[in-house]
Amino acid sequence: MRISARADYAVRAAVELAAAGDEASLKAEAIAAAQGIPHKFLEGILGDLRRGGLVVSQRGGKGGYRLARPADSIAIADVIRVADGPLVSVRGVRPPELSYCGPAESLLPLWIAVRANVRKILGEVTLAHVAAAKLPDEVLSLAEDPEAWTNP
Amino acid sequence: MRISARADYAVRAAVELAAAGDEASLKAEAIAAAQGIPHKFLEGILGDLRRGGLVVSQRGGKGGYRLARPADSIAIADVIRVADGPLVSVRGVRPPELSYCGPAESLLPLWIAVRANVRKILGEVTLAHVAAAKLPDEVLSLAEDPEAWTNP
DNA sequence: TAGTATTCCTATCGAATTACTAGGGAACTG
DNA sequence: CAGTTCCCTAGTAATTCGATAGGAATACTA
Repeated sequence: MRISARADYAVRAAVELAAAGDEASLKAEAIAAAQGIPHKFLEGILGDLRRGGLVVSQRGGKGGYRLARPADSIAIADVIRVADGPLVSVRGVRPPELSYCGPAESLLPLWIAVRANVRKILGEVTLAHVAAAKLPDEVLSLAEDPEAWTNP
Repeated sequence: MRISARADYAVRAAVELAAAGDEASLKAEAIAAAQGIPHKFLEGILGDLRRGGLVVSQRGGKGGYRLARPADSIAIADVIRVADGPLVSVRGVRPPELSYCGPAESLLPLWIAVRANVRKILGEVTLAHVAAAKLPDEVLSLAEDPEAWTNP
């Protein structure tokens, strides 16, 4: 269960924009330097965010990128979907489109349950939450369990 | 957030073995046909499960694969880890090994919370649960919500 | 108003990983 | 020994990650 580089970079760039304020604009190169992201790769990702309507861009000497909506109205899940496709997929297809046969039939509701649990977190947490380092209590209590940090 | 073909195939093969009974053995070709998995690809996956100690194999005319432990002692998470590496990874590395800087710092506890929520499901559900089509109540109640089946 | 610097935007290329295929060698059964 | 089955190595197509080069649009300056 893997979160791609695209998704991680997209979220970090969006958080950086959120931290700069809803009306400030940042240059791609500045975001890349602040977060250690390959800057030409980041430009492609920012293009996806623009086509997805999450950011607006401006060319020229005083150009850059800024959020298209307030940071507390953009969920992490929104950013991932625009930059990287479906939030959770099995073999590249969304869980409801899967078909299992024989004794594996119960895998379908299992993946649905996993997706629901992921959505519950990534659909609730917004860019504003992360940028202000104030995650919702429900999420914090999950992350505070020491067992959640052990490796396997 | 993507579940690879390896992981999906590995779980389906293990479930098929669980459904056959703890002491019965199945041939790779039979599992491949039952689940529609490319059989040479499946052989590589079964090799990983064997090296990981989850199944035992036998060559020759009456050979095949069978589970190395009772089906109710093998969690779905165990199968995925052996066949496909860490249960959840960001850019190929496990969440505790990530390092974020600046306003993105709260992403680390966020991924930890996501992983904890995924573990809670895949670490609790066993091959026996899936093979018998009797998922734990906690999981079923997540999957029964009609909203969990809608697409974005 | 012309020129220049800055920035976004597109297209292409190589390395690495994923998904899958092919063929032959090793071990077990009857 | 002969037939079956697992087991190992190598090789191919597609995707992802990341780098590079140049073109198009905008803003500042003289």
